[in-house]
Amino acid sequence: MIHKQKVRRSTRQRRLILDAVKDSLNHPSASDIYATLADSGIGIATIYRQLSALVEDGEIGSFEYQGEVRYDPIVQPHAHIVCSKCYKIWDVELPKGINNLAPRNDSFENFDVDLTWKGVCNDCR
Amino acid sequence: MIHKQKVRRSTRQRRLILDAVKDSLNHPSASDIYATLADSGIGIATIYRQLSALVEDGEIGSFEYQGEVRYDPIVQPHAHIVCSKCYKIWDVELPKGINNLAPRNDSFENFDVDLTWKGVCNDCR
DNA sequence: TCGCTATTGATAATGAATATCATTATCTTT
DNA sequence: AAAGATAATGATATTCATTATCAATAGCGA
Repeated sequence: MIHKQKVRRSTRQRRLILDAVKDSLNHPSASDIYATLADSGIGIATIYRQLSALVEDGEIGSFEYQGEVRYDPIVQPHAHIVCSKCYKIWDVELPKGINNLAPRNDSFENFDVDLTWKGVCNDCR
Repeated sequence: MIHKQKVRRSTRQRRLILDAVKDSLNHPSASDIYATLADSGIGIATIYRQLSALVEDGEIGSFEYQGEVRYDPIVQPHAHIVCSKCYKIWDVELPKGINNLAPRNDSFENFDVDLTWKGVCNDCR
C-alpha cells in the first residue's frame, strides 16, 4: 500500500463546526465561526483545524478575501460579487460555459475557476 | 472645496519600489520587493506604505494569493492561472466579452472582475 | 473493556501588515 | 538660495490571522 489512509473521526466539535458553516449566510471567517460557537467551549485551534479539514474533505468551500479565509456552505462551483465599500459578499452563478473560455493547452490542466465581480452595492450608493 | 488633495511627493524610495515592481516577472509580495531592494536601505514599513500608495494611484496592480498581497506590473485587466502544487502564477488574458457575462442589475454596479484559473502545471506532472 | 492514536484545548510562535513617532527630505513660496 | 509647511521615512512596537507544540482526552476497532 502506498498511503495509509488516516481515518477521520467524528467528534462533537467537527459536527458543530460543520453545522455552523452549513447554516451560515455570510461567508464566515474562522473567528466568525468561533464567535458563533462561543458557548460550546471549542478552542480556537480546533476551529482552524477542523475548518481546514472540512475543506480538504470537500464538505465546505473556501476562498480568501480581505486578508482572511472565508468559508462557504456551498461546494458547487459558483462566483461571488463583492462590494468595494462595505465588503459584503453575495453568491452569484458562474457564467454559462465559462469553462470553455479557459486557456486550455497541453502544458496546463485546469479544473477550477475563481471568479469575483467587484463593484458598489445599492446600500452604499 | 470638499477635499484638500494631499500631494504625493516623488522620493528615491518610491521610484525604486515602482521600478522594482515594473521590472518584476513573478508577481512579487511586499517581502519579495524588500529582498530585491535589500541594499537600498529602504525600511520594510516604507515598502508596505509605498506599495499601497502605488496601487491607490493606479501605477501598479495587486491581488491576494496564499495569504499575502501580490503586486503586478500590469495594470490592464487580465486573468491569472495558478498551479495548485507549486503555487506559481502566470498571466493570461481575460476571456473576450467577459464583462457581458457580469450579473448586471439595478442594485449593483460592477466595474471590475477578478478571475483566476486553478490547475496543475506541466512541471508538476 | 482495552489499546491505539486521532483529536482537542491551552498557549507559544510565526508571519503579514499596520500604527506610532521623532527625524528627514520635498516642494512651494519668498 | 533660504525658510516654512508638511509628506515621507525608518526603527520598532503592535495587531491580527494562522500554525506549531504537547500533554490530556476521546473515538473506534479488536
